[in-house]
Amino acid sequence: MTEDKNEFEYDKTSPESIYEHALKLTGKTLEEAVRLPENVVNEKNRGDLGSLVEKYFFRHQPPNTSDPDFPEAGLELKTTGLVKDSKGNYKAKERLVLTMINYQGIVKEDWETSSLLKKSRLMLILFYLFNKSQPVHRRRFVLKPLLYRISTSDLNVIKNDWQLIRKKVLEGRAHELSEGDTFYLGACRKGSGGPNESLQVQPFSSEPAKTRAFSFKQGFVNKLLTGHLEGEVSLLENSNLSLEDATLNRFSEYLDLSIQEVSKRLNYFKKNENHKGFHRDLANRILSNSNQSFVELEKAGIELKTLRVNRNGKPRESMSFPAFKFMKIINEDWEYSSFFEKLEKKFLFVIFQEGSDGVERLTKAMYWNMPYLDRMEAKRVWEKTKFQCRIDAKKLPKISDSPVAHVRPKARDGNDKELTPQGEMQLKQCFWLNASYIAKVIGSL
DNA sequence: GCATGATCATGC
DNA sequence: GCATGATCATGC
Repeated sequence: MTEDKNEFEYDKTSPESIYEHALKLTGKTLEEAVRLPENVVNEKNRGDLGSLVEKYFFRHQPPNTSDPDFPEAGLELKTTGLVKDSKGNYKAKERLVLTMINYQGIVKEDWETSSLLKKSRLMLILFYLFNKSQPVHRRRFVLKPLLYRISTSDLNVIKNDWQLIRKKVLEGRAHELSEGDTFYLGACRKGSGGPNESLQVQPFSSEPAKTRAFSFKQGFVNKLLTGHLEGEVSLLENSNLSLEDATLNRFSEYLDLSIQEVSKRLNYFKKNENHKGFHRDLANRILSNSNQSFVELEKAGIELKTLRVNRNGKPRESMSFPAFKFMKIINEDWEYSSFFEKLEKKFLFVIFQEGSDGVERLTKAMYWNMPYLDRMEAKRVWEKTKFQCRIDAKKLPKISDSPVAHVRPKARDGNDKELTPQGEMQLKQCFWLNASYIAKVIGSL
């Protein structure tokens, strides 16, 4: 913990110099890298590591404006938490919040001069290992910092996302914003929820809107991380196509081909008669020519779903989601539930339909995200489920109880059970989107 | 034909 | 071993 004067000298106008300085944090905690005042050391600081790093490691006071933290270098400093997955690999703990969305301001901006672009064009991202029980100054910067300039292809996606968010505000629909609206750039909730929820006025509607911030979605941060760790290869790197066009284009070559023809073209065949993931495997292979999902889809947190549709236009099955735990859901809030998280995502539906000749063909690939009112209906079903779990977990919402969603078993076998609040073991259950609802969504009826 | 209950196949 | 996406089986 030496405090050599020279050690803290760097050029605030030069991104490279700031980066070089940040390198000295690698492998250390803030507490190990600089001498912190007693009051900071003793605090159980759970809050803002970024501010502490700026103040004590960079000895820098960021401007209190919409400019980036280092205005002359045009560089924004970010710290973000990592956790380890089951295999011990690092992944982003959460989305990376960039800057608040100013509903009054954004409608007057255009992309090129937007405060978001000004702030996030060039970023220095410091990754630390998250540990709930440690105060932030004892969390370790386990990787080298990432000096990140948004690539052209990513920039196109982000620009489209930004414009979509702006458009909603222009339409007086800021209260309907959802993270699922967009691919890389999310409009995430910010500030308190619940009864003291923080709300904002919006310019083109009297409806109060939730306070939101621009953020890089978790999936996108993960891909930055992966790229940082091993060097990324992107299919969009030299393309101006939007993400949607790029993925849909891949499907266009296969549209109206029979399953057998698709299978033959991909040189990938059904493993056996009961190969349940076959359609999904085909879709993944169309996207990537391997069984890895298309890198941009992961970045955007897109939910790939394959649908098989009867000759009369009805999906053969309702759409299942991960199982929930009876004991957990009774204490959860809708906006923190996994069903909510899923429904906020953008979906890519890959649709196989049986023709009047009895042949199943790949007929359509489409993006979708769930409309606001339908999400409210899903919320109702979820709340009902939570309520029922508390009093009688045997009586959960059926398909006839809602046009949108229902609850049904989802288990490995008859022994795959979970404890209910009534003290009984009951077959695991999950939420489903009704087949009839999906039919409407994909316009097959 | 559909609701409901139950389970399968795969990949990690 | 288990979560996940997907499908099967039955009965009305």
